Amino acid sequence: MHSLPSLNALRAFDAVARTLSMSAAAKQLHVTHGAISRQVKLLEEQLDCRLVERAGRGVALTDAGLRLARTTQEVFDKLEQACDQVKRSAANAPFVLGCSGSFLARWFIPRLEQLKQDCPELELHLTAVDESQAIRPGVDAVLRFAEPPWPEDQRVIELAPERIGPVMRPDLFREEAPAPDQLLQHPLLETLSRPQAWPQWCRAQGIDPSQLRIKQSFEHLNYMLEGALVGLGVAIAPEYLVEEDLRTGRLQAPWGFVETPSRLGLWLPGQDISPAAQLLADWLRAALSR
Amino acid sequence: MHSLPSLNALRAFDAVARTLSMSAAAKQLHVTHGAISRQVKLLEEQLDCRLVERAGRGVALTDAGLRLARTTQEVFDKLEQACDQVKRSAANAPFVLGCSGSFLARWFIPRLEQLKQDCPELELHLTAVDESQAIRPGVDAVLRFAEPPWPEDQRVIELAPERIGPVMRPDLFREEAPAPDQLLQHPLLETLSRPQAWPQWCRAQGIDPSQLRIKQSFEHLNYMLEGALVGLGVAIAPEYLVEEDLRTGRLQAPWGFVETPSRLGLWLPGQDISPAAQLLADWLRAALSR
DNA sequence: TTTTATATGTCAGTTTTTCTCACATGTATT
DNA sequence: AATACATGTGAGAAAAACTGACATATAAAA
Repeated sequence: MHSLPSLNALRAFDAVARTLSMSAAAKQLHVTHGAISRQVKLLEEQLDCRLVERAGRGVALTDAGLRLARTTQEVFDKLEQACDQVKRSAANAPFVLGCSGSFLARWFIPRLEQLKQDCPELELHLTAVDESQAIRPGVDAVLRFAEPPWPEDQRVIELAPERIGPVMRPDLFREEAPAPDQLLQHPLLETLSRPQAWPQWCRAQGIDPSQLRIKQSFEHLNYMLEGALVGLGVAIAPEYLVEEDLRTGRLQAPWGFVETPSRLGLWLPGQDISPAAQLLADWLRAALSR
Repeated sequence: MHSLPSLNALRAFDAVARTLSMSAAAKQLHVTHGAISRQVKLLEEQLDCRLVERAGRGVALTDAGLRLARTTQEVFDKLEQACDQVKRSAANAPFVLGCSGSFLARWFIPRLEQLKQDCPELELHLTAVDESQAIRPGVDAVLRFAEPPWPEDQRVIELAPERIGPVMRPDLFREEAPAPDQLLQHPLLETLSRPQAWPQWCRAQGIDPSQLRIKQSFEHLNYMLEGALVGLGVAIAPEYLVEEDLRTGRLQAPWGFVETPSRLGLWLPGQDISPAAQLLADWLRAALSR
């Protein structure tokens, strides 16, 4: 037989669990701390079990509270996501796509005009999101590189394999086809978010990764590429992000690119593919393979 | 900024989505149909979007409703599960373990005495559940055979690999080590739930699966084994389920058993492993490897 | 077609829940 | 000890949800 405790009480508890503070939870839910205190107590009575207890000036979760909180947080996040989605799609709101700042700047922005031409009916908003960040409410989809398997509770539309390779200023190597191990004599640049990039590439080329000497690590891919552009050394980057620089001759990639297990994918919050998401995915696939 | 619609309205909508009927939903939630109708309407206003529409005598979900319902159902199921868990563990309720009827009858029941001796403090209730069925509220864990990968939102404690092999009455083959292909001349028994069992075993033995001729299919493993016991033919069964019959000499397994990709696992509803679950898992692992 | 049974939609009034505000109490910092 | 900050609790007010009655819509039976 069905029997859930008061949902509002669960919501109050959830906010308390997130903030570990009744007053902070109260502020979040736009009520007074008294209301929260009462709701939590109510929930404890309904579950016949203490969930939070005072700990100094704030509160702490009990064992049972901790277990329950794991579920409530996941659950309320999903609910919020889903409601937001419904509300925004009903209001014919623009489709909000999140992607990393570097991808945004180096791949997407240069192709926005083309997108507008190809899909004039698609109202797209772009926003930079943290590389590994989950989909937030307010964002309809996220474009990111990652390795399968994909999480089961999200839909991931695979768009293209990731290909990485060393890139540098054209004046660094003058020859047509320099030997790969000439790299070792040059300063190498990497990003902190992908420490595996250089070793991965080396293994694909048959070079011992332990010979690598990294000269400098950058916080973001963008900074690393700027470094390569001013001649700091040799960067390792995904092909898509340097296409423009290669085309215009500002960078060269003498050894080409090798495929990695990573895939560029369009991550959707739920299982459903909205028409806008499908349209965008189709266009992205086409644009990426050009 | 956070903003969820009324949770009670969501709950009402969820019940409507499940039953596709306002009155049925009303009955489930112990309120009148008017209350449900109002709540759904309220939700539609808050999301600014129609979710259900009249369809003849009942109601049907709109596109948006369908999408939302997927989330609400998952979410409320999880919530109920979690609350149930907390409530029962607080009440020091017995640990309820579900497993298939055949495993229950042929493996677990014969070892209950042993379990009671080994873990006297573990209050265990057993209940037969459908092979592929999800964990219901009221059940703390389920014991089942399945192939990895495991779902991300559940904890699965792997206990042992599945090993299957042909079993039959001892009077069917008198020799010590009959050749495997002698099987083909005997009537073969299978279960509908594991049509892959015979082909799997054959491939492991180097026999062409297409030569197999299945004589009879049974609804449940138990029935098939009963069939083998009365001499209907050769059954293919997991080792654990026939251990007792082999020990007592009622069945023989001349070719032994081969490992399959399946694993016997203890499936828990959430991420957490309760003390009782850990105790049970440890005992199971030990008992299975005896 | 008319009738009947079954559903949903809506309203006014009532019940229940939840909230606020005020004050009490508990805990760390000064 | 005094102060600042946080939680606990009460009575009354505000908000939300529910009921019961009636209106309306649909499908099947007469």
